Amino acid sequence: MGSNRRDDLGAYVRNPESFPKDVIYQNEEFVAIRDKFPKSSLHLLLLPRDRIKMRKHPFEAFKDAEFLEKVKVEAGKLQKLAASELRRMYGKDSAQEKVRQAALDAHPPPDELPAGRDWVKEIKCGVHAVPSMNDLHIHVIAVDHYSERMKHRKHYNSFATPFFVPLEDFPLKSDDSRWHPEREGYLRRDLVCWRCGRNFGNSFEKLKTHLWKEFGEWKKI
Amino acid sequence: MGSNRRDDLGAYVRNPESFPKDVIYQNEEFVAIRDKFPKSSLHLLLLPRDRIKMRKHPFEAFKDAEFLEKVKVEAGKLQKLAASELRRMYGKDSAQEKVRQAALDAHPPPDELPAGRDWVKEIKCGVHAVPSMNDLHIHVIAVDHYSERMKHRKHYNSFATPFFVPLEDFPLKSDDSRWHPEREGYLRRDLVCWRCGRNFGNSFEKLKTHLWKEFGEWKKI
DNA sequence: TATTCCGATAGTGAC
DNA sequence: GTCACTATCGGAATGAG
Ligand SMILES: Nc1ncnc2c1ncn2[C@@H]1O[C@H](COP(=O)(O)O)[C@@H](O)[C@H]1O
Ligand SMILES: Nc1ncnc2c1ncn2[C@@H]1O[C@H](COP(=O)(O)O)[C@@H](O)[C@H]1O
Ligand SMILES: [Zn+2]
Ligand SMILES: [Zn+2]
Repeated sequence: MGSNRRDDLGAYVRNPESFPKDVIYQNEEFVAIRDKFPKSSLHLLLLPRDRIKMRKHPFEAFKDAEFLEKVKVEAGKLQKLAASELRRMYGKDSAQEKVRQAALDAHPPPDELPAGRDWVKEIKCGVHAVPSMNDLHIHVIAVDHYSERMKHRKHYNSFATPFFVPLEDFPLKSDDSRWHPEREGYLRRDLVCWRCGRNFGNSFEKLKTHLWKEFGEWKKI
Repeated sequence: MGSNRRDDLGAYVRNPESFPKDVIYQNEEFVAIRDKFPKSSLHLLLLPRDRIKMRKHPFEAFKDAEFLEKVKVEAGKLQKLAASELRRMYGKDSAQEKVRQAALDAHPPPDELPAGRDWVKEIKCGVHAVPSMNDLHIHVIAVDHYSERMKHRKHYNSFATPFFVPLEDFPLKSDDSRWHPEREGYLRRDLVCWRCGRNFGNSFEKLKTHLWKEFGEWKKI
């Protein structure tokens, strides 16, 4: 009966104060944490605390429209928080941020302040069509996939194919092919760069090297 | 432009006396040797010595009916010789041979002596649809595929699929699919036990373990 | 052809 | 499609004078 790692996320929900380094915030309905094995340079998880819902498959849990709406709202908040963190991390490298900073530093500053980079766009929120961890969790993750912990094809394709289902796509229509992800073989697909579309076939290490280069350019936008 | 290993069989033909351990016999037209990397417990090669023919692809060389006939005759001789060797190797394990031996030892011996095992049936003669070694050679090989040198799928499938073309199938008809072996993907096929037909998919090591068991039973027939 | 190197793939066990 | 460990599988390069 197995207590194995697949149930480890439950501990954050039951006992968030035991993980001060990992828990970003908590409230009555959610706990937000840092993913322990991040698949991008920033990777957070939103964990609903409802005892019933948290043991359901996300597709099942999100059939409850009211619950789905609460999750979307909370994920939106966490996404903004994550965007702020991206700004702190990469703002100094970003061309768009430099333009804004230059305007701020100008004497006198211009009437219209450039907006700076929209980091929210660089973060995706969603679930895996077949989660491996048993407790309901929503990924809030930067698009870069620049991480040493991203170690194989399934790691990558679980975020880079329709296997990753964005929160905004819920509720799924009844004919959506993502209801039957195994048939679709999403995780077996060729490895394709999320940024330039280059196809790396089965060559994970080559993709990873390439993603390192893409990361260097992406943070500088 | 190369002198590489693919030409190594030529040395046996040009200079058979240099390989006394490997050469089984020689005459004006052929040299018979032991395969240096045997893919069965007994694996011989018949090498035609004709300077022109020996540099041709077997399908091309065998278009010459007279030559083909000579090869068939010589291969038949070598096959019988190999059968004798199999009898020496496994006769003591063979049930059919034991019956014959018991009859021989009886007092008085019966009028009809049991034939003993037909070892010729356990030896196949033929060529690979796409040989890797450049000098013409005909495999004379026991069916067992019990050998440490059989190390990967292509080794096995080159003898266990239509990639192996028995001598008796020549001349090939013009519509024979073996004229175009690449298209057929013979070497990529699932691994299937020659004896019981069990399918091992891509699991070469599991097949090999199984072949060890089959060998133990096969020699006892 | 064989050998070697490296990387991709597949199965397992985890309390 | 948890991670971590192992064994196996698979392609690519090599080679010679
Ligand atoms: N103990 C853990 N603490 C935090 N995150 C984890 C832990 N174990 C696994 N994860 C993450 O949980 C996520 C599960 O993803 P999935 O079940 O495929 O939707 C992965 O991103 C893992 O990196
Ligand atoms: N130097 C060698 N001496 C004897 N046999 C060899 C040598 N090199 C390779 N072989 C065998 O030659 C055969 C070539 O098979 P193929 O070219 O695929 O028909 C294989 O069975 C090898 O084991
Ligand atoms: Zn790219
Ligand atoms: Zn079998």
